[in-house]
Order: sequence, then structure tokens, then C-alpha cells
Amino acid sequence: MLTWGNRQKPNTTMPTVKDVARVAGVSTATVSRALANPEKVSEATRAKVAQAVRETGYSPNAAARSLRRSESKTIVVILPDIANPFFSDVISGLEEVAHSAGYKVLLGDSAHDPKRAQDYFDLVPTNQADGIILLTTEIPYTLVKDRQLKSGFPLVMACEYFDDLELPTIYVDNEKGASKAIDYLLDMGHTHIASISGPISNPICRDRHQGFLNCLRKKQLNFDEKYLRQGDFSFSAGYQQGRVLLQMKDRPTAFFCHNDEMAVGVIKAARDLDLKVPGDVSVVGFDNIKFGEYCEPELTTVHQPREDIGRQAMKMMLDILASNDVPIRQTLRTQLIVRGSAGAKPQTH
Amino acid sequence: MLTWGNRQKPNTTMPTVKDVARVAGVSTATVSRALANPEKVSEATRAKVAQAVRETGYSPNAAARSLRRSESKTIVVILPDIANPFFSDVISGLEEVAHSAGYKVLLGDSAHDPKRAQDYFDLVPTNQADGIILLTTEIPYTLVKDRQLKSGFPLVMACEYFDDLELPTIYVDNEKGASKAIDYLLDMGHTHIASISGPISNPICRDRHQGFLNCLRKKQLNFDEKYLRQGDFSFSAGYQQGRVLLQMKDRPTAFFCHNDEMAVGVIKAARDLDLKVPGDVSVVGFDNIKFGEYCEPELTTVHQPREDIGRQAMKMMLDILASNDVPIRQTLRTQLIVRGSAGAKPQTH
DNA sequence: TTGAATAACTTAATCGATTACATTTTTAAC
DNA sequence: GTTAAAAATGTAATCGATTAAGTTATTCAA
Repeated sequence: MLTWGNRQKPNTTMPTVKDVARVAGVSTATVSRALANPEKVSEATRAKVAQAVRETGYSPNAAARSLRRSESKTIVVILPDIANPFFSDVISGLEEVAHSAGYKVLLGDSAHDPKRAQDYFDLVPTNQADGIILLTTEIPYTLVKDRQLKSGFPLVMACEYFDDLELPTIYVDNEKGASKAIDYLLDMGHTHIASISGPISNPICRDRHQGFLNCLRKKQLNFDEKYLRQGDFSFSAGYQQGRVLLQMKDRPTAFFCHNDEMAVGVIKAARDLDLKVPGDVSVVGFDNIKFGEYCEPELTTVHQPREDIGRQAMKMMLDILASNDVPIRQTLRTQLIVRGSAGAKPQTH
Repeated sequence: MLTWGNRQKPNTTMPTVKDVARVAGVSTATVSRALANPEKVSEATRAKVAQAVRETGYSPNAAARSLRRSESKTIVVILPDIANPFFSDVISGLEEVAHSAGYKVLLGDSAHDPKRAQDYFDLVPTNQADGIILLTTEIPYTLVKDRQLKSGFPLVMACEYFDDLELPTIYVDNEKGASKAIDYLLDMGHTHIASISGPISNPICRDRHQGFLNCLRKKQLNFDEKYLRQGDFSFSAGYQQGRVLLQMKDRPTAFFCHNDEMAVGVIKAARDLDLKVPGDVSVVGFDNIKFGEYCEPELTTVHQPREDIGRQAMKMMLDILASNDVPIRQTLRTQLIVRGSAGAKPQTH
């Protein structure tokens, strides 16, 4: 078998400021200044240094810089599950802003494991990261609480939030988002609407459910608790819970799902039970993931501006690091995307 | 508006080895050794140090350690597009192995921008990362070539590969994978099979196409070049190319797509043209993304063990860093997943 | 009890960039 | 031509952990 032979630790050590200084015939301080504060150095010297940098192929050692400056130009992003497509776009947005400000993004998949989340949090005091952006509440509360108490700890939440913690947070108005979906279903005559929620321990799920209930109340409709089911945002949770609901004697005629994957799961459950969507059952999702446009029927859903959330979150973080004031809570707008998975209430029902 | 007030740079500086040494009543060298090589320190001292660490809440400064050790315990993973669900699972696998070995994963979305890729590569010589794992060939060839020439540069490829570079690589046998799909379609009587390929500049796409052609040749069938179309692995590429092909007079009866998203795009194109899948057109994808189980019809596809690829790639990287021999090319097995999107060739055709 | 070998520590140099402080050079005003 | 102010540069300390080299303490054999 062809192998990649024993690697010799690079014998060619990288050039350092000293090398550049020697080549340019100046002191290391001048080199450093020429690079960081060019305006504090004479035209001529600047040129000499630039030339020496080119000649030597110098680029500054990040560890040394971090040590001296106590900053790493790295932001940790903690998310519950990297395989969830919802987060991809948020991350794109985060990355974009981070990169253009010279920051790197270190991704922390907490994998539903508190120990791991802890590890990632520790990167900040150890100077490996400058701040933490949380995309999940699914980590030990005390972990977050403790940091939030230290007012110097750069911590930003995005997409979700903690009820009782005053953290800079960027998310969507979930209550209103849900209302848009429910009003739409009510307008189409549905009265038996089921809800496949995310974990109700999650504040955004409670908000969405609240939006749901508000709409019913406005129409003097009661919500039947048996129509509320919890899932974990996965396809299969939607499928399973959907199946249970669809097999009830008085099955709902419409579903509101707390994310698109569960909505797609419900659609599949309906298909397996020979129920037509939207003929027999209407389904509305949340998030507007790319895939929704390609399922059958195309998914009616509530759009979240995911890249924007990412961009804003990273901006907040950079503001915090620059000691600028930052809003405690900032919400972005949702939008109902009407496609084909929800229709009029069936006559026969 | 409620804001998060000006952050005071943490006044409470972190404890250092010195602090621990003072509290424990030993030298810093002893502290360091007690933590790194406990067996070289007496039972009693070890206990004192442990206690002092607990008391002070010490945890070592990563920048200082990196500087001294010239290693960062960080691996950069460069991928073309983080929003592509194919990569999520690969990343999960990478993360898993990295984390359990005390390494962090820094994600680099090259966003199809050569400049960015360059930036990420530079993290290694500047000591911010110990190695690079490439999940794409879509970056400047010279960038990779240059590094590959330095035999000390820790570089691993996964999922894809460069034709003419001897890099440690882990991927799937694409030719064989494609053959499984095509043989299946041939067995069902199809003779007019279209191929929606990824960019043909991509070696894995050439391999897949080769597998395709081999199967035809074995059956003495010719491949009509007009049935070959290139896409960029997106839903919409599949849709567009699929639409074009399906509107031909002698439209193909089956499609082989180089990934699942394009396959789903083709299915949608067929639906829009009132063609039944698999009644009128059969479609086979590649990758076996989660979503394939939830479309209508469920997607027949070629499975790639994505998490495994990720795990193996990271293992290779760690081996390289430990100066162990590493195979130049390692392939994993694909598997044909038969679901509902491909069926017999229509009679009428 | 002595000496050699080993174990347990300590001292101090080191990694490389940054920057406070000190020194030299230039500029500009009179 | 002086001189004060401003600009440019140099010197050396610093960030915090690691570790080579040196010192002291302990063990054990004879």
C-alpha cells in the first residue's frame, strides 16, 4: 500500500519579526509598527519593511500575537446539531461577517452533550476564543447563567433565547410568525388544527404555541389539548406524531409544525395513510428551508431570514468585543410563504 | 431600548501557573509537570498542585501553550458550501473524532472564493491550525500543489481528490457506485439513460461518468452525448437540466444524477411536465441524504457513508500529526438504496 | 557510613509579537 | 543657529506555559 511517509517536522522554520528586522535593517519594534500602524513609520522605512516581508515570506505567528494581545480573533458557535439544515444558512451568515472582519468561526457541535458544551465555553477563558454565540438553549442553564453574570463575558444568542436571562439576542418574532400561519389556516375554514411543537421547554416553542392559541381565541375557538404533540424537530418525529394524530377518530384537518422537517414528516405520514395533502389534510411548516420548494406538495411555511440572523448575531458579537452598546433583544420579521401544502378545509369533515 | 452596557474588559485576570505555584508552594515547573506528566511528580506534590488548581480555578492559557509547543490543537476543514446538507454528516464525523482527541475543528467555508481558501491555508504556517482537511477540489490548484510539495504540511482530502496529487485521501469508489446505479437501471430495461453530472472538471464526477459508460459498454449500448448535462449539485441545477432533457423529442426514460439534490430537482421537473416518476421517468441519485426518504416518490440512490468518511479523514490527520504512516488513498464502499423513484422502462417508449 | 544512582524539584531560558519607555532625528519657529 | 516640539526609531520588558539544565533530596547497595 502506498503511504504518506513519516512526516519530518518542518525543518524550515518560519521567519519571525527578528528575521524581517535584520533584513530590513531596523528593529523589531519598527517592523511591528510598520505593519500595525503604518502611519507611525516613515515612508522610507515602511518600504524597506514591506520589501523585507516579501523577501522573507514573513507572516506573524498567531499564538504569539494572541498571547501578547489576549485575543484570538476566533468566535465559537455552539449549535445542537450540525446536521440540521436549518443551521447551515445561519452559519453562512455568521461566517460571512466574521471573515470580513478578520475573525474565524470555530464550530461547536454540542451533540446534545453538556460536557461538550462546557468544553467549548472553556475556550474563552483559555484565550482560544474571544466570544461565544449560542444557537441553542439545549445546554446546561447554569453554564450560561454563570457567564452572563460576568458582564465581561462576550456571549450572544441567536435563533433561540432564555426566558430569564438578559443576553444580547437576535431572533424572530415567533409568536407573530405562528399567528400568520394559523390565521391563514383559520381563513381557509379549518377549526381542528393540530400542533406539532418542538420541545415545550424551549421558549421559542412556547411563543409559537402562544401565537397559535391567540389566534384561536380571537375566533372564539377552543384548543383541544389532544391535538398538541411534541417532537424533536426531526423528520421522523413529524412522521410519528403525524401518524398518531391522523389515525384519531376525529383527526385534525390541518397541522401547524414548528419546523419544516417535521412538516415534511407529517406529509409523508398522510401519504402513507392514503390521505391527500392538501385535499384531506393541510400542513404548514416553519423555517422555509430550501427543500420545502421541492417536496410534493410544495410546502407552505413561515420564513425565517436565517442568513440575516447569522449576520446580525456576528455583528452583535463584534460590537460587544469593541465595547459598543448592543441591544438586549432584537427581532427580525417572519413571512408566510404560501405554496401548495395547505388548502381549504375538506367539505366532508 | 434596553442594551447590554459597555463591556469592561474582564478585570478579573485569569490565574496563571505562577498563581498555582504560589498557592501550592512549589515552582511553576512542578505545576506544569504535575499536570502534564503526573508520574514524574511525587504523590504528595501532585495532591498539593491539584488542590491549588481547584482553589484558583486555573486552566492553562492556550495561546501561551501554542506558542511554546508550536501546535494549536485545531484542524481547519475547508468546504465549498456549508449550506449543502451533504457535508453536515461528514463534519459530524470529523468533529466527533477531533473532539475526543482534544482537537477543535475550525470550519472554513471557501464560498467558491479562492482568496478565502488562501486565508484558511495560511492558518497553518501562522500556527493557528495544525492541519487542513479539504472537502473540495474547488480551490486554486497551485495552493494545494505547493503545500503538497512540502512533505511536512499536514493535508488530507476527503470526499473528493486531485487526479495528479499524492495526498492522503479518503473517499468512496465512485466508479463502482455509479455502476451499481446504472446496472440497476439497465436491469429494468432502460436504454436511454441521461446523466446529470457535477462539474466534469471534478475527478469524482469523471469517475462516476466512467462507471456509467462502462456499464453501457458491457451491454453493447452507445451513450448519446446529448444525454449528458452538467450541474452544480444544486436543486435548481437538477430542475433546469432535467427540464431540458425531458422536453426533448426522444427524452430519456431514466436519469442518473450525481447527487440527491439534483435528483430531487429532476423529479420536480418531471412533475411540472406531468410525467410520472417512476412511471414515465426513473430517477436515481447519489449520496443518500436524509431527505431522500421523505420525498415523493422516495429516492432510489447510492449511499455514501458520510460520517465514516469524516471520522476516517480526521483519524488520518491525527496520524499524520503523530508522524504515523498514512495510506495515500483509502476508499469506502457505496451501497445502492432501492426505494421508489426508479422502476421499469415504460412500455410505450 | 559512603557513594552512586535515582527521584523530585527549581531556576531560568525560550517561544514570537507587541508596546511602554527611552533615545535619537527631524522639523519648524524665532 | 538655537531650541522646543514632534516624529521616528530603538531597547527591553512582557504575555504564560514549557522544558533543558542544574540542584537538592532520597534510596539503596556494599
